[in-house]
Amino acid sequence: MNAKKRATVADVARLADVSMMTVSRAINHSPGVSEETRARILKIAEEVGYRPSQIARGLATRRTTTIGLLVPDVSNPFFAQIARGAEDAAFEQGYSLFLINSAEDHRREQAALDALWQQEIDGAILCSARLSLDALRTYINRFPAVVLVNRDLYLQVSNTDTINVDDRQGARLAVEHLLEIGKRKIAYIAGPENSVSSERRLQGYRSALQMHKVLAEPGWISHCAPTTDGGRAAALDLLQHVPAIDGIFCFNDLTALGVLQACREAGRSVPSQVAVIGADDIQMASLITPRLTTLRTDPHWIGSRAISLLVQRIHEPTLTPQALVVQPELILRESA
Amino acid sequence: MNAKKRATVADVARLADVSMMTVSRAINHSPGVSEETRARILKIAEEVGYRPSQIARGLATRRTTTIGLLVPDVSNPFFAQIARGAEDAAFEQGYSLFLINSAEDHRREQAALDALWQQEIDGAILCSARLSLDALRTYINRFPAVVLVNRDLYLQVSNTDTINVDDRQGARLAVEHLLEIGKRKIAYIAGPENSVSSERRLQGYRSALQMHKVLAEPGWISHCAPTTDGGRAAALDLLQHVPAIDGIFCFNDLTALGVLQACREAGRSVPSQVAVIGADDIQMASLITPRLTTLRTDPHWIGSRAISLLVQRIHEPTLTPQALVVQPELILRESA
DNA sequence: TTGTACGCGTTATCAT
DNA sequence: ATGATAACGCGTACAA
Repeated sequence: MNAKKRATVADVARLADVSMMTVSRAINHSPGVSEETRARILKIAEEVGYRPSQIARGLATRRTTTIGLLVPDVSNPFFAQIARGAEDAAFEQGYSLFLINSAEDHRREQAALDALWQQEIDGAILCSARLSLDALRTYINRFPAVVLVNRDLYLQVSNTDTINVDDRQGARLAVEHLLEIGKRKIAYIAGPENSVSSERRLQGYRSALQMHKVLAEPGWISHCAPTTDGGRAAALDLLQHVPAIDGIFCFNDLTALGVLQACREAGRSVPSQVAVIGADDIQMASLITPRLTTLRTDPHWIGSRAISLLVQRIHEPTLTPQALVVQPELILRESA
Repeated sequence: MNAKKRATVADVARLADVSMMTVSRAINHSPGVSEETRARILKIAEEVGYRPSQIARGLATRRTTTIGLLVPDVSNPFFAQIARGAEDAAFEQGYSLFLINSAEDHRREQAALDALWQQEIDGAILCSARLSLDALRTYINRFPAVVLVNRDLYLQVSNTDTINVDDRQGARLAVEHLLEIGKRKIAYIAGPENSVSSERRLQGYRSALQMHKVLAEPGWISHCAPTTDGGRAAALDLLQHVPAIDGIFCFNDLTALGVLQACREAGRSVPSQVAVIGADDIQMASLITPRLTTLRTDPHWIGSRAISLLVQRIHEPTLTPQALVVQPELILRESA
């Protein structure tokens, strides 16, 4: 009873008394079949519950209608939204999505990309890839089409579009706001060491301080895991060693939440003593007390747009590569 | 330059001057190859960067090393954690994960399951499936192995394990706590109409009230989308039409956050005027003010356990079906 | 409009 | 221990 066999083209062909090719044409709505035989075949296919095997089809056509999505961590709301946006769009276009978490780990990221390669995906969306430029290029060349999110190649690659948040400008906006409200000892809790976004924001942070003739001290910058706990630990440490800190710009909202927690524990009131700004504008940002001032980007849009870029390129590989840049918007709330 | 062809067994076989079968055996660490030829073959395979095509392998073996994960919405932190747990475990076991969002929509859920079927997945994890029992059974029979999360079949199916949160007991705990702290007009904001979890919690809610001789009025129960906005709207409505409400048990933490928002807007203090309890214990629950009292379950564990059940069954289909039940724990914080 | 032969990359089966 | 051949289910190329 558990021995259910799938119906195949051969089965349908036999039942409809035509060749397998006619069935194939009918199923794929290819020309060269009379409307009446097509209708008859589709009816029979329906009756026996026939569905083409994507595996067999993939082997024959070298296209699998699958797309790989690599994110550092789906349980980060920002990437969860990207995943949702991507899956929505992929589903609509008839693609299935492989989800992979790099877990901020080079080796796992690499192994995961190998796995996607073996699955012969039609394209990949790589978010905040941590691989070295060389390794990344190697992998990119293995995929028919790629969209890079928050990562640059510094060189146009024929099969690769990019979507980048303008982190530098975002950081500038955030730090300038902190300066405008009178803060001067402004720290940057920078997230993971090897993050491209983190590095870009560092540049924006530095340039904003420089413009306002504020001398940034090395002790103001501290790296941490891109999580609430990471932010909390980093802030606790920071507030202890550099008690004069009066403003903190954070790698993302998750770390900012940890920073708020740390401020509470250290008895610093926000924003009067220490102003805090996050990044991403995850839902939590507007629900927490104090409501978090942050840089907004629209991750659902990014995911969905990434898919449409990818699908376009899959169907038309010669399109000129796009480099989309998304401007973050500073959302003023209570924390700064 | 973009015409990179994958190396195949045939390529490796030619270079190693052996047959394709020997290569296959070497790659798969199957017996029947001398250690020295195996080493030679693996070395050559490494050099030419050979990776077996899962597509071709899938066609030959009828196993794809892929697993489908269906969730209502990955951007819900509870399911994001399940996804993370599942992907972690799947990766470790050498499986790739298809992610699908049902978006609370029957038709999309069905279409998505069809897609997974066409991809010939080795197994599926179905979370909070909304399909009718009949439809669900049909789909389950198409997959080699299934794990159902938060859904019952009321009948043991040979290829299906289940993991269920004891929602009834959870609701009882929550409502009893509300009664203990003196609340009497206790509402249930119940989430989606057709949710199995919602229905089970309703039973627990009713039984707790009954035990304490409290007569639940129909107006105390209200359905809504399982989101913050849904919870907010439902609570606003509830507080207006039944102003006497002094306790609210919520479908999940997201709706509870909305309820807290509504209380603020309606000028009701929490918990003194209205006590609020959520469910899931997402991270936000402990970060919001007031910190949310909620029912904790461990979604990462659920996802990871689901994979291990599935993989076991894939390798050993005759194992007797498991029905895991997870007891939620009431976490007392500030909101109730 | 319809059909035949072959190949996609791999493994299973049955040799040797 | 190793190899030859067929098969998995489908689409492409060409033929009728």
